[in-house]
Amino acid sequence: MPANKKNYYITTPIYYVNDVPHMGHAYSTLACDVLARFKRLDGYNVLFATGTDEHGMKIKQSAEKLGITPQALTDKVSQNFRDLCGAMNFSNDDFIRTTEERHIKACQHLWNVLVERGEIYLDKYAGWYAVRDEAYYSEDELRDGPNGKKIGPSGAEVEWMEEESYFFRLSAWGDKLLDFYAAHPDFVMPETRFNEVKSFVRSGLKDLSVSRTTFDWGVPVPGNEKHVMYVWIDALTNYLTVAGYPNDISTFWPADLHMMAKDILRFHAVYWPAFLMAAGIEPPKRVFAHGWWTVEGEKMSKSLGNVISPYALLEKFGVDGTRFILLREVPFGNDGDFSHANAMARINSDLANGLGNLAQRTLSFIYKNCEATIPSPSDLTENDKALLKKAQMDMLPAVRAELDIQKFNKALDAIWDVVNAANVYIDVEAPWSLKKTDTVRMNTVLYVLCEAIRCLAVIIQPVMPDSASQMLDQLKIAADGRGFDTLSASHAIKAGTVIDQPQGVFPRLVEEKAA
RNA sequence: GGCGGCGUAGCUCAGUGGUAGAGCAGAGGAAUCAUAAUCCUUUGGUCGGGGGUUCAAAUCCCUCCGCCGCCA
Repeated sequence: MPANKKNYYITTPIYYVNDVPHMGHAYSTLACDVLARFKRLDGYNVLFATGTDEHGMKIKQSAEKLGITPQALTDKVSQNFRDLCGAMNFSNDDFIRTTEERHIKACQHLWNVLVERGEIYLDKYAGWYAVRDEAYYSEDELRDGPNGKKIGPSGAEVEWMEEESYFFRLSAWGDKLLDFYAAHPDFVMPETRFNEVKSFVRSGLKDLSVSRTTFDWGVPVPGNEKHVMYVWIDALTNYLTVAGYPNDISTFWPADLHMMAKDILRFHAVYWPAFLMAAGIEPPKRVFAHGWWTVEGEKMSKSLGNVISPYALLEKFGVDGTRFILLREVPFGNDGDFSHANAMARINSDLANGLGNLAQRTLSFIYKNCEATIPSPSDLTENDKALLKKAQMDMLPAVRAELDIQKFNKALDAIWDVVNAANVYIDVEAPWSLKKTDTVRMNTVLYVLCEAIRCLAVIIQPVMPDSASQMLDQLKIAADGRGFDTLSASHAIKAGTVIDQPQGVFPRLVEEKAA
């Protein structure tokens, strides 16, 4: 790796393998993929990791029910998540599984460091436990049952349980966390989530149980094999494992961005930086908690039967269409509602009618009227220069600024400003009229349009890699000349380039007839 | 119960003291290169209700209603 290259490390959560991949998994990873692709094109050395969380009681029980080993189960289910990466065209550089040897080593090393520093101690975990729910409840959640026994909120009987457990001294880290938050005002985004995190920490932290003796499908605690690590240390440490821990991690650590849905924010924004600071490791630069999707105005749930599989979206909208609609409209961080009608409208309006038609009307005109050759420009008018400036100079900084704060919808707004400007330009300049009156001017207009389309195709690569590639192929742009460094006049498209008969890149979607 | 957020055009949202905005949808027109796509113009809002501060409030304060989040 060249020493002068900037590094960028971005992660998805590791997904629990007791589930099939759904739209939410695809969404988290997609957001990371777009950022990873953007940074690569923008000259960064990128490490983009995703993976699966494969330990725990539930996996063990599921495997028993199926009569297979936990390892066999996780091998199978983990593959579903790797398949999704292929189907969604994700460009992850690594796929971490918590059952891998490298991860077990990393966890045990981190554990030992925490023990040496006095941050982990052995004690008893005691509380009211409901066997049926596999959960502990606090005193004030309990009701008195009919036979004198206590009953948890779910109605399950609880009993007093004491279990030996290792604890992490989280209670000692509250003030240091608050200091860290104050010093890093962008550590958690969106801001409203950061407020929740701070408020949670301010309310006081209790030490955290970090081991279990009730099951053995996990990372063994070094020196006390009765215990396996409980979820937090095991799962979160994957981010260090991928960076090379316990070997030198300085290339990619601290991570630039941990991406996740809002339900697991606390673990990433409170426990994780506490573990890291306790171990003498710098916390990540940012954790981002995105929202959830509803469907046609309703929460996704198995009982409603409205859970959307990513594969259903891919079938209807294609890979790039799916990637586009998930990021185009909803402010990232907010919950979003997915509606079929809205998705159709967006794809047809922005992709088919907007960008797709712009490319098609331009290239088709050149193919028919200019002997399929991108014509040479003559003197540029103010109007020409204005469009070129937008596409070559202004667009990238605007998009970069938005993506640096994970505003995907705003970044796409900035790109579509240029799409719209190009459609205004073609109508104002009207090359089809110039064909009869001034072919020199017509050639200039067509050239300027080709260059604008080139810039647009280059910059949509992170969001719609295949479609962008098709457009760039049609413009005969070499595969190694598509980085963001080419967004400048010095890399402008070459006049004289002979093109093939153009094909529409974004076909218009037609509503299927009601079945 | 405590803390926080939201409520603006039919829909999705921007707008934090100075003449209410954008995109989509609707209406009218232009153009005919293109995937019946594009471009221009335009209809549409007592800015959740009420009260207050101010020369001036979507914006600041109080209160009520509704929705949501975090915590207990």
